[in-house]
Amino acid sequence: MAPKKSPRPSARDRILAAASQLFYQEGVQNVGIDRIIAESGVAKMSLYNHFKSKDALIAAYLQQRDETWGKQFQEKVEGLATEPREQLLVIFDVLQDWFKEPAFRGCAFMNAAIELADREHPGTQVSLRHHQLIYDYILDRVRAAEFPHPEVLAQQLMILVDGAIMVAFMDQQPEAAQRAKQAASALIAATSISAASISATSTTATSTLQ
Amino acid sequence: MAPKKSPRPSARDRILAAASQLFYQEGVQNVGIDRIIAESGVAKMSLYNHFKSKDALIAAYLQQRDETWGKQFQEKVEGLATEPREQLLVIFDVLQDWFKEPAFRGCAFMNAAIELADREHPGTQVSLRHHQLIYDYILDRVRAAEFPHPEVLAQQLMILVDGAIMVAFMDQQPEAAQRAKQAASALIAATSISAASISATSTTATSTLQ
DNA sequence: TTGACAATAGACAGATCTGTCTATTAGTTT
DNA sequence: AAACTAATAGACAGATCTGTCTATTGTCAA
Repeated sequence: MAPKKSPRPSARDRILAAASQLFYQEGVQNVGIDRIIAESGVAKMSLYNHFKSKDALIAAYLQQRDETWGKQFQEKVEGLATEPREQLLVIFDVLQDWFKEPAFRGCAFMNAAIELADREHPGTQVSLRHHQLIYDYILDRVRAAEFPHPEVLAQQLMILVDGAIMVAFMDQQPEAAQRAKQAASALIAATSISAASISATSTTATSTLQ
Repeated sequence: MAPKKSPRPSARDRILAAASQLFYQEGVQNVGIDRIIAESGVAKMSLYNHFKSKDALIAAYLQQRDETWGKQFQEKVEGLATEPREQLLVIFDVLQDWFKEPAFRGCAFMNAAIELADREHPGTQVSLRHHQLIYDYILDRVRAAEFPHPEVLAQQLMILVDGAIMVAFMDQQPEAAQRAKQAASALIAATSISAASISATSTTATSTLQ
């Protein structure tokens, strides 16, 4: 389907490439169709022949990013560690590499969900699904590592991932990844040692304080 | 300065109230000036007499929210706990109450920073400063509780706060606050027991895996 | 009462944005 | 060569948005 020898990518691919660049860098609401056709060197009608509206293009951009970004992320993690327990930790090393990129501007999916401000928007739907997929990926590894209460630990790690992204973005602090990794390490250690007692303690503290 | 007995707030206050509502609920870029003047029942010229541009209004909205929201948050935390160590934990209880509000739509400051996509925008500047203030608040308490490596723990707690907000928003899951609280509890416990060894362990793991 | 000032309604200009239409050109297949 | 398809440039309509201008009304103090 994709052209193999053509020196120039298809119109559709060029549109998606330009949209991906601009939408991520400046936000889906801050980039107009005209910018995208100028950047991709494509006629406006070509864009509207491939995507029926800007909203559809936004959804396609996120869909494509979900696939390529998710696959790359997974490959990097699995290239750094084989054991599920280690994989959960190297996630944060992969994150840090990402945070260090000059073009890093937070999570494209969170950004889109916030910008679109409409849970029914197709772009938001893709973003929410992506968020779930990341959670599933973490949960799979927590289960494989046979930690007790896998959902609890997976949710905590998910919070660390999202939090690291936001801190790295807001404070321009790639080291947030290492802070999150240390925290993840401590959580995993605490869970391994005595999940029941830790959980009980914090639950008690919770109800007491609330 | 603010009218005390007048049944109707001043034009400026009504503008800020309407802007606050709409900007937070739908995003600063998705709400036009016309919506705000309609909602506040104010003439367009009144708005531009009080704020020299929409960007200035956005900055004022965030500035005002920084003050009122920050103060309320602080009061709630301090109403629930007096000891710094406890205060660090009840932060997450206060967060959960917030997450449960039907109008909850994430952090107004992160949202604005993402939407504006320009670190030089006055609204972004207010947002970044707000983020720093929250960090300082946490750091103060970590220091007061005399934990070792206060910056490390404070950054980790900050990551948990931001992460809880994003997970609560994306997955519409107010319970993220309790997951984060449990994690905070475990981190604090780990730090108290043996900060040096934990830190050394995770650092070793890090360099090994990287 | 009069004068100063603030607020009002609404028209308006100018910019920008999405999406459509048209007429033309290039490339591929039969 | 002919026919079909895909892409092009760019004008255009229609909507929306920010910010300005004007002419009028209300309010309060001197």
